Amino acid sequence: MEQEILEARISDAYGFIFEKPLISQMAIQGEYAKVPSGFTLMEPGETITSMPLLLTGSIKIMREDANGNELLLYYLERGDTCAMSMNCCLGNKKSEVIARAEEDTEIVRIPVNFMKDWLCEYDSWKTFVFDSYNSRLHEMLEIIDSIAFMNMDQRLYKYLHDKVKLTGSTTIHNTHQEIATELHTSRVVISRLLKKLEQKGGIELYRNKIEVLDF
DNA sequence: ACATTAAGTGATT
DNA sequence: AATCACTTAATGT
Repeated sequence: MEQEILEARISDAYGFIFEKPLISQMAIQGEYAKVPSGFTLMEPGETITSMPLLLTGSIKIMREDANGNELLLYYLERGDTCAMSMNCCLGNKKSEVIARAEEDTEIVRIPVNFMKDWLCEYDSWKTFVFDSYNSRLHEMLEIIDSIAFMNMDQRLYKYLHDKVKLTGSTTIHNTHQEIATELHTSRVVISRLLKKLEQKGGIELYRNKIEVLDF
């Protein structure tokens, strides 16, 4: 992709956060990549050499247990970056999570050495990195809370809520089984909780589809 | 019409 | 909340 175009694209998503010179640097040093829906960007054990800045689309960050079961941690959207990859970059550590594109996604990869240099050079970058850390840490704590106290109904509610916000649509195209997998529970439990929500009038249930009414 | 897959339900742990 | 066993409903061939 042309450098000027890339710079404009980065500016669209990050113009409010970063100063011009930094965005120019990003366009020069960063590597544009198009990631198709369902593509796995990163798996546990892989060494990370760059951190992604999301331009469009969304990426799921998940934890995996010994049996290959997945647990959704959080989503990355336009304007986000992955706190895990920052962590790995700075400490030269390996990934402990899975990152998979939820839809067709565009990213800019920033190589490790630049991300370090910019911490000293650009105040906005430092703020961005620390803010990202902070908000992800918060999200992780929420996950811990909900798992520790087994509040499956609250977790499901949050899941639906997040999904509506993420997609900008009140129609969720997922099977109960898919939701169950992401929340690391059984399909039966999800079906029952969804049914309860439907009876309360918050949602309508169809095959492969959930219509969210009351939010 | 038949097979497959998604969703609903009661009972049990 | 999880699991099992079974039913019902929707969809594809």
